[in-house]
Amino acid sequence: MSPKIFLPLLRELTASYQAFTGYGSSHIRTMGLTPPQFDIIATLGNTAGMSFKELGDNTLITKGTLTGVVDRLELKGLVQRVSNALDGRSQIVQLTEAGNALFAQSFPAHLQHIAQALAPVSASEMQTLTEGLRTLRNAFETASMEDKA
Amino acid sequence: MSPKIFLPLLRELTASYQAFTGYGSSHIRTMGLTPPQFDIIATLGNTAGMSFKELGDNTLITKGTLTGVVDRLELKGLVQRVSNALDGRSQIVQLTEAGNALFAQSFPAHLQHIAQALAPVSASEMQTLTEGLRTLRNAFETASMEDKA
DNA sequence: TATTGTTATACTCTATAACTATA
DNA sequence: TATAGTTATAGAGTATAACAATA
Repeated sequence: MSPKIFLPLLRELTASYQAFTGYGSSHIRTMGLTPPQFDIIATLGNTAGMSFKELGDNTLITKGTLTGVVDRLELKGLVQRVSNALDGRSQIVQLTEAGNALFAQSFPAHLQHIAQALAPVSASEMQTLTEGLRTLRNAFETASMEDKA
Repeated sequence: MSPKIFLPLLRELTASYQAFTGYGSSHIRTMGLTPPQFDIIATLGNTAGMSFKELGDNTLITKGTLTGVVDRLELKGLVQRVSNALDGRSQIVQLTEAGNALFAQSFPAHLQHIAQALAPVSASEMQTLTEGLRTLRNAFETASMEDKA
């Protein structure tokens, strides 16, 4: 496989991801959150909470970092730790009432903000793109596993 | 545009970008560089150097941060600052001999590492994907400009 | 012994704004 | 006045490893 073909792909992958996060993050900061913090709020929204382990798996934030991010969200009163009855080692992180209110108010607004940007892109184009990205992700994930093995 | 269609797209965009950076960054760290540092080395490779302004535009690192990143690369002896004869305010950043050697050795190796991961993906699939990503990026960039205006 | 989450260390990046020197 | 780069500040994320409690 020639770099002449995959370099433009990787450049576009990076550029479009950065365009997306750049567009989204200025909106996120108006809520007083950092992108990783919003990521956690969005992940916990509409759930009964989850352990640090699950939260880390869903957000790709490693456990050492996650403790700090959750600490800061707890200081803001948006999440709380409750002990896990099923496993004494484990803590469940869940949204507080204030966290739920923020989620309920900000998440739809965030989706609306994104929908506005994506209005010019057709649904079928998006579906094709989603499938292509899935193929790409699988290729990298498979190769990562082989690297470690 | 319904979130039911674009949420999976954004999830895949994020996941595939993270799969790519995760795959690449472990390789980058074996060279003793951070991803932003490698980004700069790769950007300066095969050029006669460029100003902080141009370097920032090409890497999306803001100027305040860029000073620090370049400082650390300069400490490692990989880049150097030279004054710009055409503009007394401006500094040119260019690879040193050691930086060029690192680039010449690491960049092809990095491409090779990526080519290996992408072997299962066909060239035509990549081209389709590249075009779709370009459409997506344009949508976000256009919307960002409208936000600011 | 393995796993969950915390703590500690040391570094790196980030946003932001004030500052200097040139233009 | 505007621009290029530096400096300063304060905060946040990162990798990594050692640790306590529990499984």
